[in-house]
Amino acid sequence: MTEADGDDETLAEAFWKVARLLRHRTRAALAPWDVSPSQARALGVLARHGVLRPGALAEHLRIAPRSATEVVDDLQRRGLVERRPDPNDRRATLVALTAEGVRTSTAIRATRQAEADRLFGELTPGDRDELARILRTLHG
Amino acid sequence: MTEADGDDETLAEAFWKVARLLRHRTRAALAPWDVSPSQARALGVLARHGVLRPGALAEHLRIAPRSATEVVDDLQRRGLVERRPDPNDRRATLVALTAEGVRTSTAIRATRQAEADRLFGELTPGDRDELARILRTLHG
DNA sequence: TGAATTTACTGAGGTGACCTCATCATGAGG
DNA sequence: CCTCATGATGAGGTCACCTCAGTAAATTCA
Repeated sequence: MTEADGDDETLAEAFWKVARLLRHRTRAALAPWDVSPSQARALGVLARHGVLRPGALAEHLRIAPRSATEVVDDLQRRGLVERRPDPNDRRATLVALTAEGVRTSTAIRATRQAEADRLFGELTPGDRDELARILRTLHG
Repeated sequence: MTEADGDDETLAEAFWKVARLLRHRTRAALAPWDVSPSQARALGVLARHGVLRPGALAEHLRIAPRSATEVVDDLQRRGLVERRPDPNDRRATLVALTAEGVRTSTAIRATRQAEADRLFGELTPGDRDELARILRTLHG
C-alpha cells in the first residue's frame, strides 16, 4: 500500500508539501494586512455569522471562551471589531465587525481565494475536477 | 476559475478539510507517545541525519539555535536523546538519539505512515495514483 | 418573591514553543 | 598572542492558548 510504482515519495509527503506550499504563499500574501492567523480566523467567523457573543465566537474557533476575549481585545484595538451591550441580556456583550473590519475580512478572503486559484490554476481543468472529486471522497 | 460545475465547495476548502482530517487523526494516533509536535519533528530529523549539533538541528527544524537547545533539553529529560562533547571541537555539543529515542522515532514514523495509509487507503488504487500525480504537478 | 443556581464575561496568572540579546568558552587567522 | 568568529546557553520577552476565581445578571423554583 505504501508504494506501487517507481516513485519514492509517499502520498502523504506529497500532500503535505502542497499544503505547506499553499500555507506559505497565503501567509505571504496576507502580510500586508498584518493580522495574525488567529485574528484572521476570528474575522472570518464574524464575517460568516454576523454579530456574535464572545462565547459563541469561541465555539466557532474551538478555543476557550477566555481566549476569545483576548482575540476580541486585539481586534478591537485594531479597530476591526466593536463591542456593544446585548439588549436582550445585560450579562452579555456582542461583537460586531466595524466597516473597516468588513473591508479587511473581505480582502483577506479574496486574497486567500486568489492564492488558491493561483496554485490550483496550474492544473488543467480536468485535473482540477479530478482532484476535487478525490478530495471529496476522502473527507466524505 | 473558482467553480465551473454545480459544486459549492472550493478546491482549497476540500483540500484543507482533508489536511485537517489527516492532521487530527495522526495527532490522536501519536498521543500514546506523549511527545509534542516539535519534539516529534526533532526526533525525525535526528533519525534521518544521525548525530547533530544543536545548531545544525535548528537549521533542519528552521528555528533559532537557542530554541533547539530547549527542544534538546526536553528530549534529554525524557531520555530520548543524549548530549555528548564533540571530540573535534570543544565548543560544540553533539546530540544523539538514545536507544529509546530510536525506538520512539521509529514507532512515530510507522504510526504516521499507518494513518496516512488508512486515509488514502479509502481510495481506489487508480485514484491514489491520480492523486499522487496531481500533487506532484502542484509542488513540482 | 426571595434564595439558590446557572450563565456570560473577564482579571490574574500559567504554559509551550518560539524569539532576541548578552555571555562565555573555544577555535582560527594575521 | 591578540582579535575576531563560532557554538552553546542564560535571561528575559512574545504570542496564543489555557485554568481558576470573581462579578454581575438572568433564570429557576420552593
